[in-house]
Amino acid sequence: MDQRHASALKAAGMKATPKRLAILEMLEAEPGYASPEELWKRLKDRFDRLGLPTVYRNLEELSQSGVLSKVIHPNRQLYYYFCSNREHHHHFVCLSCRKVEDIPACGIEALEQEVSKRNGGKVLSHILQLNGLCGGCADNGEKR
Amino acid sequence: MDQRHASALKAAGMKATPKRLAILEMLEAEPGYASPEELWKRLKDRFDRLGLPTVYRNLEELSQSGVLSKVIHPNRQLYYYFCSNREHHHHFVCLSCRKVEDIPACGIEALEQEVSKRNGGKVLSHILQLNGLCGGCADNGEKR
DNA sequence: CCTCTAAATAGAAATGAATTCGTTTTAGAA
DNA sequence: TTCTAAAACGAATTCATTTCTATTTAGAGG
Repeated sequence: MDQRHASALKAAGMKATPKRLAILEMLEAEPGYASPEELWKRLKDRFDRLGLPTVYRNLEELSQSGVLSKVIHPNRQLYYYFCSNREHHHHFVCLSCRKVEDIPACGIEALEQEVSKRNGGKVLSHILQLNGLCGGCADNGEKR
Repeated sequence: MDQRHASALKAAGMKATPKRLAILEMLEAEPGYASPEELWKRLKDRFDRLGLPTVYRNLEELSQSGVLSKVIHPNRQLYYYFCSNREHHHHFVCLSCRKVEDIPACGIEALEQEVSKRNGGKVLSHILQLNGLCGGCADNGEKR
């Protein structure tokens, strides 16, 4: 059992169940983002019983807790990835091979302040994501 | 018939059908973003026959052409809004009353260049959206 | 003003990702 | 070890969105 993941779960106020640990392990080993169904298909071998709803539920809870991140994908399906960078930052996601690269936080926090001040509203969250093709995929024009 | 919208459609290489014009009119009159089904329900009165798929199809085509914009909503349903600002910019969307406010473009273009240069990939698009509560909604704590 | 054709629409049916729900199992505190 | 709230099961369901084939129509070119 991976103590790092168990601690992360405990810190998030979640029980460290074998299935949650397996989800985290699998996603950490993943080079990019993955869909709930893909993860489920692979994890099924390791448990005699594992429901797809369990995978959905845990991925969502884990992303709520900040242990995982969610991709905003043009096809509007759910994808998650494991990102160990605990600083506030953003991502460049490859639409072809699914690789995820960190982008250091730019001036969004300042922008939030600005918007709040000027319009009187309250910014609850922001989305900043660059979509494209990573170096490798851009070269050989691959698409999936 | 609204000549502005007819021209916009022509410029986008799309036929100026009555239904497309009605969709644009209705969305322009809207104070915020709206869902395909909401628009359909209201537009049905003005046409003896109007299919929901037609509304979906047109909203998607219009947003592809840049005539309309799409909201990235946490509930993952589709919402569109009419934005006459033709400059490149971003939005603050209220999750409560659905108002949309413009945000002048920040340094994202520079960030795209940076990412391309450093990682060798190609940025095809970016998402920047601030989610929150507008002035009015933040005040009275309304939610919907 | 007609004609004609590619584009647009109808509308029923299908899709399928995501979720619900009542029951059973289990992690972990006491 | 006991006990309970949390987690998981999994079949069934939901419902927003899309597909498909037949029909209609906008608008270019006579």
